[in-house]
Amino acid sequence: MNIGEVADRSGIPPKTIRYYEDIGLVRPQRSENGYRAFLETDLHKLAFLGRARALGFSIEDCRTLLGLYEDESRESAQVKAVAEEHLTAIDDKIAQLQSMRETLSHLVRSCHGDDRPDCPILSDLAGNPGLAQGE
Amino acid sequence: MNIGEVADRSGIPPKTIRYYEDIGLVRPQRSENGYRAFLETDLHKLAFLGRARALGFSIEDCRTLLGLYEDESRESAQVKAVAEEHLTAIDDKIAQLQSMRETLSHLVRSCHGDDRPDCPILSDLAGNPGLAQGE
DNA sequence: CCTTGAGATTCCAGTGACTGGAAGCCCTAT
DNA sequence: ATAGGGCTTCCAGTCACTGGAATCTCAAGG
Repeated sequence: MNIGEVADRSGIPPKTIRYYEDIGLVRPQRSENGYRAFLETDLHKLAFLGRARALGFSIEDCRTLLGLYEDESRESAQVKAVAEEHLTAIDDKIAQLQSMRETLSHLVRSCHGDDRPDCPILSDLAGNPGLAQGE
Repeated sequence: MNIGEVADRSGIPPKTIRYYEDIGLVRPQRSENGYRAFLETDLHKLAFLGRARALGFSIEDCRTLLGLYEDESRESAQVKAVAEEHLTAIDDKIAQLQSMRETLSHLVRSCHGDDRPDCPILSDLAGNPGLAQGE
């Protein structure tokens, strides 16, 4: 299988597949003409990577998970630990974004948004807090 | 004012302040000894940048906002437009993270996490969906 | 006057995870 | 023979810093 077909079937762009090879996540063989020759197992790995990345796992987490996947003597606790840590990181990020969202939406609501220059958003950024409506 | 004092008072590290000068966000004067000489207005700008960055605005958004802040003839609608666009981007990101969180937390809950190798998290990543408990 | 240490300077490189582009080889079809 | 599409490599850019090295400046102490 050439890289194009693997890209189509895995949903991962050729560029990214080459990058994954660069960093050692997949190791396709080579044909005589120098083209990468992917086996079904490579395709499988790439699809695995695609799903793991879609869940937001870092490349290093993906490397770990792939290693565990291929390790018959793994303990599911190891997998769970990686996943739980990532889940915590996601929760932290959501909380941070929601806090931003909160502040920002207050500011947006308090700005009349017309042709006049005065603007509570800029006032807040300039260090005059709490001038938004209702506060 | 030297960079150290500005860093302390604005909460922005010296490295970052130098970087902001590199990309033209601040333009401090120079003393005879070659040190950057910050005025109160520079400090003010940096504090503005710090707050805007804390709300997640990109550097380019910050540049725009700073420009509007200094433009007496701005229309608040311009500021509001930038903020609303950013708010939408934040909402999108939150939604994406929550979707990940949803899937991942299901998977984590369904993994017993002991010393046995079988693991629904890996099964799912390997392309066998919906084997998590309750599905 | 000399030294020491803190703080300032510049420049280069690395982060994460790709992505774009250029130059050139390979293969098939016409 | 040529045209095209796909493949190869390598270099550079993204975003917003951050770390580190080598060097310079300044104030204080011996």
